[in-house]
Formats: sequence, structure tokens, C-alpha cells
Amino acid sequence: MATIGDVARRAGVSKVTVSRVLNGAANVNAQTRERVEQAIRDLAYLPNLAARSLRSRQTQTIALVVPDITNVFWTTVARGVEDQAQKKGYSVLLGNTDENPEKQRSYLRAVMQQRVDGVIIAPYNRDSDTIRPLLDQKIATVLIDRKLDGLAIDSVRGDSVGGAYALVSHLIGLGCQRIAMIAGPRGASTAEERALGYCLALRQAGMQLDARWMRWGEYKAAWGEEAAAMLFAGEPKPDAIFAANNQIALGVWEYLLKRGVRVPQDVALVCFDEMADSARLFPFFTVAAQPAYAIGSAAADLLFARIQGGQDQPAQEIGMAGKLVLRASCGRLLKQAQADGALAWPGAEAEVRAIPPLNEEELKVLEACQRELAEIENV
Amino acid sequence: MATIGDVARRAGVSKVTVSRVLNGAANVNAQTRERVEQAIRDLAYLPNLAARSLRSRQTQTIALVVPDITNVFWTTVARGVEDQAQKKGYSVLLGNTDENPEKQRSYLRAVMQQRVDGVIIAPYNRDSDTIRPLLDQKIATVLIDRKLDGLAIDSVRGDSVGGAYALVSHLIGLGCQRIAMIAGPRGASTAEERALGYCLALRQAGMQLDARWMRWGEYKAAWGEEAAAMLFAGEPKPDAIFAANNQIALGVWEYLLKRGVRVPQDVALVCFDEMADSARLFPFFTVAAQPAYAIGSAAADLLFARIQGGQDQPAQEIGMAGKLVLRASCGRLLKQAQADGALAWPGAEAEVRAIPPLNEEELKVLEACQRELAEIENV
DNA sequence: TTGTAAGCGTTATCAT
DNA sequence: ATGATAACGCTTACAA
Repeated sequence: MATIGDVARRAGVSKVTVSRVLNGAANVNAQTRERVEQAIRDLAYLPNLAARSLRSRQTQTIALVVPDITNVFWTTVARGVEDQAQKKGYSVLLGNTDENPEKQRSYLRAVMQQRVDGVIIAPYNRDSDTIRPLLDQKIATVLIDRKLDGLAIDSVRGDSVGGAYALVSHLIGLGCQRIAMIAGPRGASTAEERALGYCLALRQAGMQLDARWMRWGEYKAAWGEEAAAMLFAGEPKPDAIFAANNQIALGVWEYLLKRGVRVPQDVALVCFDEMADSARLFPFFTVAAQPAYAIGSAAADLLFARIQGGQDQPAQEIGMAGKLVLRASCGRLLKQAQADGALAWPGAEAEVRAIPPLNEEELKVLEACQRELAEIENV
Repeated sequence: MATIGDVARRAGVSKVTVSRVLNGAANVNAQTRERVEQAIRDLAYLPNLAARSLRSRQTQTIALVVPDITNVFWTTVARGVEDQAQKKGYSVLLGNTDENPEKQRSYLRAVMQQRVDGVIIAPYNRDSDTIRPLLDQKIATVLIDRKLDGLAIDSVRGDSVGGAYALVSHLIGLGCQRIAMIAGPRGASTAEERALGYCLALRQAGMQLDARWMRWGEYKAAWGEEAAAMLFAGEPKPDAIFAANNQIALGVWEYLLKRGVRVPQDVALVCFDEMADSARLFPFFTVAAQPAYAIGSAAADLLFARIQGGQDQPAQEIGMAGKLVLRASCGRLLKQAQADGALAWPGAEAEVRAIPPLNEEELKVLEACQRELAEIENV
């Protein structure tokens, strides 16, 4: 494969001049540039990025570290990142952590060896030590979706508190009395914030937070199934379930299917995150949908700004509100669906609104809720 | 950041010795090795991959080039590739082409500059020129999902002919008379093979291939919607639609929803590829499901074998059969669903079987079908 | 506007 | 078992 030296020889110039043409430097004679470009075409020359990186200390590569690319939320985020990166001429290195500390560590090692210019990461918990190596090496880093404790660092997040609050308030408005929450992992900021939103909504409605209806676990379908089984083992049974993410909801659904429990006739089911193409296909889940693509591209933008801007400027934390998408899973819309006599009916997604921000009063109870939540352990 | 020289100095050895420890060479004294390892830990040393690549001509990185990571099929493939790569200590560079020649070209340029050790690619059409640059540079390449004309090259594919044949035969068995096919792009091998399977199944049943019921287009939802509109504009209307992939099916569904056409009462709808989590969630589509994860990990295995084995050994073409997953979208199972009186019912996915291979007689009509298909153009 | 020389951090080669 | 030296292909610094 041709090197810069080959091109230089063919064009009758020095390597430096070729390098200048390659990098679009202004101080190159037009004719010289033309000769060099011709030589580049003739030899089908492609610069060796390893050599370039070694010298320039830039790899034109960023890494995206997510829990599981198989989850729609993350694939959409990834698409947002990738599109933005492509525009800027960067490549994207992809890694799945499966919410596993060991995998995350090993993956971070790999990207540090690659000397990527920056990392976009959804850390598996809120312990800032897990990304310490990145900070130590001053690698530009953007947190996505989740927070880290006591670290001012660029980040892009959805509105977990607000989304959960809106979902649970909606259930309460429908008359649900025993609203269970199947939560994510303690330690993940989104999991804690969604629990908080749940708690706030109950308080706001004058309902008690009941430890029986609150289960901490993982963002995985298997946990949703297990937790649903626990919730339906005793009496009374819940009349609504709030799943902390889409994976959990899928597991719950699986359990309900097996047991012949009908949604929404027997129990309402709502969740955080959108449900793949099911938005179009299966309009039964009421969800708090996050703007995943926008979150991904915003994170990429932030990262590129940081890469160019350096460590000086202050950290930016971007919050992106989502939408509460009301569908048949809560009883109301189902009637309409049945009236239309088919599984296919128009307008099932009609009612869509932005998540309302918490008001001052709501914010006041926040601290109390946090205290309450802190005491709940799974039985 | 520490370099190999720093480590060498601290351990009191030469850089070469450190390099030997790093690469697990046998000829290093145990005590020396221990000292070096200690120094590595002390300095939190991480080798610079750019430098290593420059010298060793290996990047420990592979590229995965797919149409759209947002499509479940491809995210599952990606996951298969990534898991396998991680095991072997490779990183994965991800790129979306959107079935766009220009994007594919630009992406291939990028990975060649990166000097990746290998590429797994789903080429946007069957013209082998599109990946010529890879072959010219002798970059290990594995084709995934699609064929290229006249090129013996490692590849992993599902069974497009067999899957399409099984789907259409199923529709015929249900009594469908006017089975439309909304096909993918002419030029993509899977699109052509699925059309062939459609054609074979019709012939086998003594039905005529009718140009009105056959539309070439793209693997995109927008095309599904457009084609459905064309099909439903005239008379008679189709009583079944075979969508050539999941994206197309989503578009068709969108159209039917808007128009109030019910599935499966008014028209049957089946497609190639599984439907995201909808398999669990929305058991109405009968699909020919490909083993996407296995396809991805098989492709990665093949690639690593090629990277290590070199160009000598003959190309391997792996075919992976899928499953025909029967669901309610074809009328039969819907009755059972309705009898259960709910959207949630068990057993909707019960009937699952492997795609049967074509028999000799079927293979004989293949050529005739190909001729017929060649003459169909969209009206 | 162009060129010379040095150096990025590692591994290959050859020598001891 | 270990080391000295050169080389990978490029960009930076400086000079002309």
C-alpha cells in the first residue's frame, strides 16, 4: 500500500508538502497541489491513520459504551452518535457492557489503548471511580443517560424523575390503587430517579409509599419476569405496574402472558422508554418515551466541542425532556380499540404530550421521598 | 501517559524486554517478567495501539458495515459480532450505510485508513466492484447476509429462497388467491432470492406469477407504505401481502392502519425477518425469522479464521437456515386469540418449524422463475 | 511556498 | 535471556 513517500516521489515534492495537501493547509501552490492530488489518485493512496495518530496524538475515533446495543433505546442513541460522528469525520468504536462492571472495565482499557479522542459512556452505576481512568488520562468524556456522584462532567440525560412522575400520575388519574413499581438497579442514577418520580406522584396524590409495591432489581427482562411473579404471588395483587424500563416491561409482559393475566383488563402496565417498532405495531403500552436519537447526537456534539475546546471550559449538563405517550395499556384507549372491532385502528397514539416539569410543591416533598425510598429493601 | 520506555527504565530492562512481556513471549526470565509487570502496574501503563499497529501492521480492530443499526436484525447481528470480537480481544468499528452507495464508499475509505484487520459487510448491491478496494488491499473480508456476483469470498447468509418459499406456501395453504409481494431492491441478492422463493411457491401451487402483484423497491418502511398504496389503489385488491423484510412490513402496516384495513381479517400480512420485541409483544406477524445473532458470530469467527489463516485457504460460504414462525397475521391463529378473549394469550407462538429445503422438483422450476422475474418491472 | 530533520511509541531484526 | 538499532508512516518545528 502506497505511503506518503511514494506520493511525494511521484509528485516530485517532499513528504511535508503532501502532508500539507492532505491536511488542507493554505500555503501550498495551486499547481503543486494539483500535482500532488493527481499522484494521490494515481496511487490510490490512503493515509495510514495509525502513523498519523502516533505523531499527531489524535485518532479521529470516539468510543460509545452502552449497556446493550440490542435495546431499542441504545440502538437509537447509537445511531444519533454515529450520524454525528460521520459528519465530523470520526469513527465510532462500539462496546456493550451488559451492566457488568468487569466488562465495562475491560472495555475502557481497550478504548484507552486505542487512544480514542473521546468516550461517550452510560456508566453501570453512580460510582465515579468506574470512569476514573478516563479522567486521569484526561480523555474527553461525556456521560449519557446516567449521572455520576460528585463529578461535574459533560452529560446528556432524559428526564427520569419527570417521566416517572407523569406515568404514575396518569395511573392514579385512571383510578389505580395498588401501583407497583419494578425498579432498576440501586446505584444507577436513572433507576433511583424513576423511583423518586414514582414516590413523588404517590405523595402528591396523598397515597402512601408501600414497600410491598416497590422492588429494586436490574434493567433486564428476566428481572421483570421474576418481580412480576413476586408481586402476583401474594394478596392483594397490584392493579397497575410501572416498569422502570422497556426490558423490564417485556419480562413483566412475558409473565402475564404465561399466567393469563390480561393487560389492561386485569392490570395496567406502563414503562419508561419506548417499545421498538411496537410504537406503530402494538399500541398498547403507555410509555415515557425519551428522545433517544437526539440524546445520542447531543452527546456527540458535546463530545466534539470538548475535544476541540479542551479541559478549560465548564462542564455542561444537558437535560432532554421526553414525551408521555398514552396508549391502551391503561384501559381507556382499549375501549376505543375494541369498538373499532379490530387490532388495527387509527388514532391509538393520538394523545401525546410533553412531560410536565415538577412544580415547587412537588420539589419540596422530594427530600422526604428520598428518605422513604432509602429504607425500602426487597423482601 | 507512560510509554514503554518509562516502564523499561523503572524495571531496569530494555524496551524490547518489556515488549516481550507485553506480548507473552516465552523467552523471558521469570523474575525479570515479574519486575516488568510490577513496573507496568506502578505506572498504570497501557500500550499505545497506534504505535503498535504502525510497527506490527495489525490493529486488533475489525469493522462492521451494515445498512442500519436501528433495524433489529442488524442490531442482533452486531451483538453477535461484538461478543465474538471481545472474546478475541478485537474492537469493533461500526458504520451504517443506509443502503446508500456513497455512504458505503465513504465508510470503506474510513476503515481502510484505519487499516482494520478485517471487515464484515452487507454490501448494498451485488456488484462486486463496491468492495473491490478491500480486495485490492488484501483486507480480510466477510460478506454477511448478501451475495456478490462472481466472487468466491467468505460469507454467511440466511436462507432467503427457502424462507420466502415457506412463507408464501403457507399463505397459499390458507387459501390466499392474490398474494402480493413487496420486494426489496433489484440488485440486492436477498431481495432477488426472496422474490425467487415467492415465485417458486406460486409455481409449485400451479398459480401464475402476475406482474401486478410484484413490486421492486427498497428495504425501507417508506417503500412499504408507498407500495401498499399502489396495491390497494386498483381492483382487485390483494388478499395477502408478503413484505420482503421487517421494515417494509412496518410501512405496510402503517398504511393499513391509516386506511382502516384490518390484519388479518381483510388482508394477510407476512414478512421476512423477525419483528423486534414484537415477537413477544405483538404476536400477529407470521415471519421467516433468521438466526441473526448466530449469523453475526459466525461471520466474526470466519473473519478471525481468515485473518489468522491468510489468503491461501479456499473461501467458505455458510448458510444458516431460519425458522418460520406462525402467528395470527394469517387468520388461523387469530380465532384462537379471539376465543381467549384478550390480547394476551398463551401459545400464540407455539407452531414453529424449520424452513424446509427445496426439493429437486422445486429446483427445476427455479430457472424458469428467474426468467419470469427478470421481465417484471414496476408499472 | 517549500524542504530538512527529528521524533511519536512500538516491534522486527540481528547480535550478544 | 537480553539488548542495540532501525524502521513503521506520518506530522511538527524550524529553516530557507
